[in-house]
Amino acid sequence: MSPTPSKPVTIMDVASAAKVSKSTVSLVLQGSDLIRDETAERVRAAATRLGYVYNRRAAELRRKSSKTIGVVINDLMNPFFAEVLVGLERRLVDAGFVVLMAHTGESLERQDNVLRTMREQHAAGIALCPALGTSPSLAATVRSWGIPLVVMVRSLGSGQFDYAGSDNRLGVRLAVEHLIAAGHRRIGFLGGRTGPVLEQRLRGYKTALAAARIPFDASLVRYADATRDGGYEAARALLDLQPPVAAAVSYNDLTALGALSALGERGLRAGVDFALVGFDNVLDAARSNPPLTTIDIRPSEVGEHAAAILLERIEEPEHPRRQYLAEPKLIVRQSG
Amino acid sequence: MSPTPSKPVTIMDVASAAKVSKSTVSLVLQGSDLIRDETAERVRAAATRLGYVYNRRAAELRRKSSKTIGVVINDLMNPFFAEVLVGLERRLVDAGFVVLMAHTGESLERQDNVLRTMREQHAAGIALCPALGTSPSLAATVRSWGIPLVVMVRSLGSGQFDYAGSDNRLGVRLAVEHLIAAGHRRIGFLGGRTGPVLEQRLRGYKTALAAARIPFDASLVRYADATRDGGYEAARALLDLQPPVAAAVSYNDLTALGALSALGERGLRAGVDFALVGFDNVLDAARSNPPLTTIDIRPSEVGEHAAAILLERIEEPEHPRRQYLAEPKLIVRQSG
DNA sequence: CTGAAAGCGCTTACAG
DNA sequence: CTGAAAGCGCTTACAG
Repeated sequence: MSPTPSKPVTIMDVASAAKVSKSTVSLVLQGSDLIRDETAERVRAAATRLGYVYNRRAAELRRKSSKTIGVVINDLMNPFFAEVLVGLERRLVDAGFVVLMAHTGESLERQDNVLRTMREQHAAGIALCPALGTSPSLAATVRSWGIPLVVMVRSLGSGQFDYAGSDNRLGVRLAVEHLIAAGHRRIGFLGGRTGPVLEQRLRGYKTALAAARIPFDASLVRYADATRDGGYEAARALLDLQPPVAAAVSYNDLTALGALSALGERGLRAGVDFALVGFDNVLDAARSNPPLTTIDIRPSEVGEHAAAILLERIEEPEHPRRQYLAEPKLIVRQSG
Repeated sequence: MSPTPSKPVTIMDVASAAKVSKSTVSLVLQGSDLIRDETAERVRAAATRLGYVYNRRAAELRRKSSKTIGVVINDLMNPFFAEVLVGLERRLVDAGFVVLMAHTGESLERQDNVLRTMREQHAAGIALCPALGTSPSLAATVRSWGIPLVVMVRSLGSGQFDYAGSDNRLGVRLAVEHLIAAGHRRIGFLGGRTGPVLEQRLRGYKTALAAARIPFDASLVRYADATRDGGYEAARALLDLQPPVAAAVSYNDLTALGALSALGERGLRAGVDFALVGFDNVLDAARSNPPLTTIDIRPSEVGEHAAAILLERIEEPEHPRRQYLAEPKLIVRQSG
C-alpha cells in the first residue's frame, strides 16, 4: 500500500483501529481462541488494511525464544555439502525455522567469528560442518553456551555430541571389495589430505585390503586436496606408478570426477581401462563421463537427519545423544 | 564458564559488577570514546568475567536497524548458484552482515513464504535469484515494503531494479562464433526450458547465426531442464538428428556436463567428434572429461557484485539504479 | 565523562 | 472475553 513505509505500523495502531487493546491484537495474531470470532475478524481486517507486518524479532525478544538456526558449512563448492545444506534447509524451514547460513571455506578464524555471531543472534540451535583442523573442544564450547548443536559429516572427537554423517569405513570397504571382486589387487586411494572423514575412509580401505590378504602399499595412497584438482593430480600421480595401477577408490565423488578428467587426458576409459569408484553419490555422479560407480550415502538425507536431530534436541535438551549414520550402498555404474 | 546458563547476563549485571550505569556499559560495548579508558577497562573486565554476551537482536530492536540480509536462491544443486552464493555471502559477512538463507527449489510458493518471513525478520536487504515463473511485479512488491533489493542472474521485467547478472546474449554469441570459426554450420542449442536467461541466450544464438548467414533451424534447439539430466536428454535428441550434428552450445555448464555424458555413452569424444561449448565456467568445467570449453562469467564475482550493489543501496536508498553485467569471455579448453 | 529515564514492538500474567 | 501494566535487553537523547 504505502510506497514509503515511513511510520511502521505496530500492534498499537492495529489496536486503536480495531478499537481493542494491544493485548487483544497480540492474542489474535497468535491465533488464540480466547478472542471472540467477531473481534478477531475486526482485528485481522484492521491489520491488513493498515498493512501491518508482524515484528518477529520483537516478539522473540519478549518471549526469550528464537526460531533461527545457525548453519555453518565448510565447503559449498563441493556439491556434496550443497546437497546436505539443501536437505537441512528444507526440513528446518518446514518446521517454521529460519536459517542463518555461514560459509567458512575451511577457515577456522571465520568459523569462530560466525559461531560467535550466531550466539549473539540468539540462534535456537546450530548445525555445524566443522572446518578442517577444528578443535574437538569446539562442540563442548558451543554446548556450554546453552545452544543445541548437531555436528555434521566430520565428527568431532570422541562422539559425545549429536551427529549426522555416514559410515565411512564401511562405505570404502564396500568400494574396495567391489574392486577386489572384479579381480583387482593393486588398488589406489585418491585424494583427501586430512580430517576425520579421511581417517575413517582410509581405515575402510585398509580393512578391506587386509580381509583379502592384500598387503597395504603406502605408495598407492595419493593424498591431495578434496577437490577436482586434487583428484586430478592424485590420479596422475597414481597413473605414473610402475607397475601400472588399474583401479582406485576415491576419497569422494569430487576427487573421482577430477580423476575421470585425468584418465580422459591420458586416453584411458574409466570402466574399461581403469576401474574407479567414488564416494557420496552426488547428483553429478549419475551423469559424469562415464557415469560414476560410487558409494551412495544420500547427501540430502544426511542434511535432513541433521535437522531432525537438532530439532529434537531443541525439544528435549536432556535427551541422550542421537546419531545418524547413513548406511552406504554401492551403486554400480560405468566407471568401475 | 557456566555449564548451564540459567540466568543470561545482561548489561545490567555488567553495570552493577563494574559499578557503573547500564548506559555506560552500552557505550563501552559500542566502543564509544566518551568513556574514560579506566572505566571502559573495568567494564570490559566485568563483562568477560560474567560471561556476558551481547544481545544483538535487542539492540537492533531498539535502534530500529538490522544487520541481516535475506538471500534467496532458486537452485543450489546447480554449482553455478552455489558459487554465486559463496561470493555473495563472503562479501556480506565481511561487511558485518549476517545471511538469512533460503532455497526455493524453483517453488513460487516457497519463495513467497520465505520473502514474507524475511520481511518479518526485519531484513536490512534482500538478494533474490527469482524462481522460474516469478511475476515481474515481485520486485516492486519487495521495494514497496521498504526493503532494498537486488535481483540476481534472472532479470525481472523491464529492468527498473538493481541487478547483477551477465551479458547472456553476447556470451552465447561468442560461443557460437567460436564454433562457426571452426567451420561448423549446423550448431545445436542444448537445454533450458523457460525463463529470461534462456531467452537472452537463445537470442545470442540466433544473432550469431544470422550474422554468419546461417538460417535458423528450430529442430536444432533442444529444450530440456537446466540440469545434467536435461543436458543428457537434449544431447541424445540432437545426436539422433539426420543429417548428423557435430556441434552445439549449451544453455549452461550443467547441461553441457550432461551432454558430455551422452556423448561418452555413444563413444563420441567431445573436442574431436563433436564440438561442445558450455556457459558459466563453474569450477567443474575445468576438470570435466574432457575439460569444457565455455563462456566464463566468473560466478562468484556475480555474487560479490550483487552484495556490493545491495550494500550501496542500503547506504543510499535514493541512488539511481545500479547494474552489474559480467562480461563474458570465451575459455577454450578441450571440448570444442 | 556518567547516570536516570524513556522507549523499540511485542507477550504474558493478572484483573475484571 | 478483554484491558492495564510490567518487562524482554538494549540505545539514546538529556541532564549534570
